[in-house]
Amino acid sequence: MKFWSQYFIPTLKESPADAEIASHKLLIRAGLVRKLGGGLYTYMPLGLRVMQKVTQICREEMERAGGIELQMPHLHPAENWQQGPRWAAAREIMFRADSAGDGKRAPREPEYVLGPTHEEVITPLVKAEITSYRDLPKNFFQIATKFRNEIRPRFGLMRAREFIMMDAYSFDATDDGAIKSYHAMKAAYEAFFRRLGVTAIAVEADTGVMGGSFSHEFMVPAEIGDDDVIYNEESGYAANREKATSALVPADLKDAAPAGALEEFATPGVVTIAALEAAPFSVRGDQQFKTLVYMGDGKPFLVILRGSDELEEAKLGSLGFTVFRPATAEEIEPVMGAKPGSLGTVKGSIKNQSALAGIFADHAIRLVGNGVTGANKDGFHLRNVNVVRDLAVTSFGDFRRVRPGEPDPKSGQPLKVRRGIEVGHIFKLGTKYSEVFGATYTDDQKQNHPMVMGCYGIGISRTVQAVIEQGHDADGIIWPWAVAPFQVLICVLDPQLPEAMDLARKLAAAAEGAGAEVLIDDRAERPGVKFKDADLIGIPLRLTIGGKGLKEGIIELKWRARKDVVKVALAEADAAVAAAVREAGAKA
RNA sequence: CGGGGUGUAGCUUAGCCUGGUAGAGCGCCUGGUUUGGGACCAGGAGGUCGCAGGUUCGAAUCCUGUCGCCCCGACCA
Repeated sequence: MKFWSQYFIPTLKESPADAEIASHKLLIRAGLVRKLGGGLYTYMPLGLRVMQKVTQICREEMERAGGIELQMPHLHPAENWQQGPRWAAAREIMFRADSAGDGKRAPREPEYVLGPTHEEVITPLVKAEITSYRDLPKNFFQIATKFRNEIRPRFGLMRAREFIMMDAYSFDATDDGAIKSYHAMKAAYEAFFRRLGVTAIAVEADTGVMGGSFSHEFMVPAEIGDDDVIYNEESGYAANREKATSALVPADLKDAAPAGALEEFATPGVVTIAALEAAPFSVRGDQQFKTLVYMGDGKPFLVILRGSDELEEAKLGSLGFTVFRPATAEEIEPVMGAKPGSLGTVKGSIKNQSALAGIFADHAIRLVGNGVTGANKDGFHLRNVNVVRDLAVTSFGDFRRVRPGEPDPKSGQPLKVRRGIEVGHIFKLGTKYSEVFGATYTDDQKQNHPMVMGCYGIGISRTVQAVIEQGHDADGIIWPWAVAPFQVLICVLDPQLPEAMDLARKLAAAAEGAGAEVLIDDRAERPGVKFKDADLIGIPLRLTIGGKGLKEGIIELKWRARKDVVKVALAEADAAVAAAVREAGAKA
């Protein structure tokens, strides 16, 4: 048991000015964290206890699923990353940690980086240690601090530069085995979030810079989330918007026949979809072709969309470029022959088509059939442009952003959208890393093969905040039993009375005997202060010992999540508290 | 990186437009009265107004720069 007067729980009446959302305000007001700088937080004693609870539950579920815990360095030699497949993309988010301390050396490549994730460390390790199919599969995990130079840290622990993460890496001999490992992790994640008492749903996700073949994110539904989840409850379809698709283009759609000869027309000053929609041209957005120019690994490539559609940039990841970005106007003109606003992909109209890495068309342009696009000549567009006859296309793909209301790819029912906090992510990686690092094994036919990998992450510190975001009211936090920093709070309203403190110790012993951790509020504060603080820090079960109750021969028992107060006779108090603790513990 | 906002005591902030001794509430310290939902009275400590320049007789206030923090965006040609 801990005594509040000797512990350290600095609560605040008012929210700090830099906190916007409820969970961030409560983290600070309840004394769980304090900020050092942007995206950097100290876990205060109470916050640390919660973090340790979540960590331990995570560890148990990972071990139950066959995970083996280890701990890798936070400081990584830059060579590991330079050898890996994503140095160019990952270095932007990595902090460098050079050994040069005098500040006199010229800027150059970093010697060390602070680890944002550990594929580049675990894969060489496994390459060195495992060479036989007999030693596979293996799944290693750690729970440790990660460093990422987020462009914009925000919302407290929600997006921090330094945060706690569980990361796991599976190595299998076969693709089937890797899929099995993947599903074992998915089940472990579900068990983990269930034990925490938070709702987290698995949604299909983009693999991003991580690469790999398929992936799920675990999302806690919350308005303040960073991600849009596209879903339909009935069919069970759920995907991150970055990945989501719809049945907008019917599978049996026939390509439109040409509607007439190509025709150039003057559009002076018209450089936007909207301007072309307006009089005198009046070409609807869904009758226009939009041509975007990107740079992929240094070479330009084109993306064609309907004028009314938006690019979902993350989907360009499927094209295989390590890094890509929108091209600048200076890069566009020499290739296309015109400035942005007059671009198109009609065969023969691109000034220097051989410079392109490809022309990638969204499926939905087939719905246009015949439409209008830029002529690659400033101030001119072309009409009667037929997708099949006229457009130069390397390949078709899914590049557009799905909108709510479009038909669900599973059932055809309208899709909905809601915000979510990404608390976990699992990837089937395949052999991307094992091939680069040479992590191979020998099978029973003496043949060598690259191991098939998966990687898995849970944002532990972010999850803590998601728990608060999901469990609070106007008065404060409402901790689920499993993650509460203490399960029982004993409010001693008159701590100067020896019999009150004796009773508190006795009840604490009873609660501890039943498996709870107990905090005793023995501060010389007025009752109102204690009750307000109790609600704020959100301990699930509160026992109140007051002079009034002692005269009556009772104590009070109150659940943080409920309004009602139960009076218990002193003679039965021990047993009642123990029973309440056991019941809550069994449910958690 | 672009845009917007903001920086005054440990916290929340007023004052800035219109330059003239820096104010309040919470918290903290002392004493007293209180004691079942953030008490009251009296007294007290605590601020080079983010930092650096500039304008001025005089700058928290006006100007320039810089740094931190917060929010939005970072793609639509």
